[in-house]
Amino acid sequence: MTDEASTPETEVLSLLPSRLRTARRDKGLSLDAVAKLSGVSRSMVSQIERGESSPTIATLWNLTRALQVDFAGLLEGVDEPAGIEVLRNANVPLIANAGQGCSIRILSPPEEVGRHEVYDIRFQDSGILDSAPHKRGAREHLTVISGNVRIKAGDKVEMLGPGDTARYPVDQPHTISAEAGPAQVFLVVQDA
Amino acid sequence: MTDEASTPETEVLSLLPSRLRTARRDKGLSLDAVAKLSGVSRSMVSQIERGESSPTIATLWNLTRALQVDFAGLLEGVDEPAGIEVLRNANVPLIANAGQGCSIRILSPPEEVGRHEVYDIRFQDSGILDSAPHKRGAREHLTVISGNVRIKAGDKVEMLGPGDTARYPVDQPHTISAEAGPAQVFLVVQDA
DNA sequence: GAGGAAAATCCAAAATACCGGATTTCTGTT
DNA sequence: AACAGAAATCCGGTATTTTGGATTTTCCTC
Repeated sequence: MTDEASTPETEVLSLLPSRLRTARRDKGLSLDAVAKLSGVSRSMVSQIERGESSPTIATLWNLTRALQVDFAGLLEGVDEPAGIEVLRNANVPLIANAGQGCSIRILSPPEEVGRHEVYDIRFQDSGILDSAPHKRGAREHLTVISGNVRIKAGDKVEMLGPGDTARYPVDQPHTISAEAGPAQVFLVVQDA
Repeated sequence: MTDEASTPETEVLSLLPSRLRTARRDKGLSLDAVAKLSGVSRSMVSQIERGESSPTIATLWNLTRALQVDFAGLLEGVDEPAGIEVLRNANVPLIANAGQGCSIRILSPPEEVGRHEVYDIRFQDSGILDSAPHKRGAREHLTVISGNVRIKAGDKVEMLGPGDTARYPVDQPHTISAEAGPAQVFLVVQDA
């Protein structure tokens, strides 16, 4: 798959992989199960769900049959929820065991994975979060709420204090760490 | 493209080619023009429109942008018109200069081209309509309204009188002609 | 009908989707 | 921790899509 620039127009396409994966998981099906149901191989289903290959409409059609999702609807843009969506503090999903001395709160809905992910990250003193490279074109937008933070992206390093914001490409290894005392940051990951 | 049997489920897919071609022609665009607009090669557009290849969704997406058609809508089944559709006699599109001594009235809507075309054909005495082979699997269903008609499909020949009906494959050259005096026939072309 | 320009199709090379088995990752159990 | 079983990813080879240019067809104009 040629890695197309993600202009606003192509956003529907880049949304498709996560939608398929979500649909499958919601039904509690394994890749293997879907493969048998649809006649599409495990590997293909996996690649498609990871956005590593652009299926032919014939293949996609077979998948929609197996997953019992609406073909037309799959390609439609997200319909913004009508009213105000509220995610209460107490209900925020939490990743406790990422990195060392840090906990990650997931603020964006599963549908948005891969497009626009929002996290609230809390570091203990000297807490550190190491991340593997995401796919080319992905960027992170980070704002410090409190504390002092050190950002390392590739071979570049920056120090940030409260209120500071950094944006950087993450198609390379990158690290966020609290420097003197605990810290809290807001992180937006684009096009991961 | 693996030639999938056209079970009811796959019919949406087989509808896509003609829809694309119709959309392009309605805009008065050439293959070349669409190619330049969409970034998809002439050849590909041609193959897709003829149903000879199953495009990837990326390719199809680019085409829909160029043709300004709704991606989602393209794959949806035809929604049967709500009430009763009436096509008045006076408004029936006419092909006057096909064959010799015959005129063709087109009774089916443009959307249906390639699936299910209906014609009312009038022959003068000794009128004749010669047709090139359609694609494999295509069949014609012909009923004689009045007069006497001679059908030739490949190397088979049949004579039909008023009320007679013939069905025959048309993936081969075929000819319809009026034998003694004028004639009128009803013709349904399937999967052309 | 002959000639010429535009449009559609054909063709061989390149890129990419697709498959099935091997490998790795994940998850829960002793 | 180590293991077992399941699930997902990786990796070859094959089939299909995709492309750019050559060829054929269509359709005007003279």
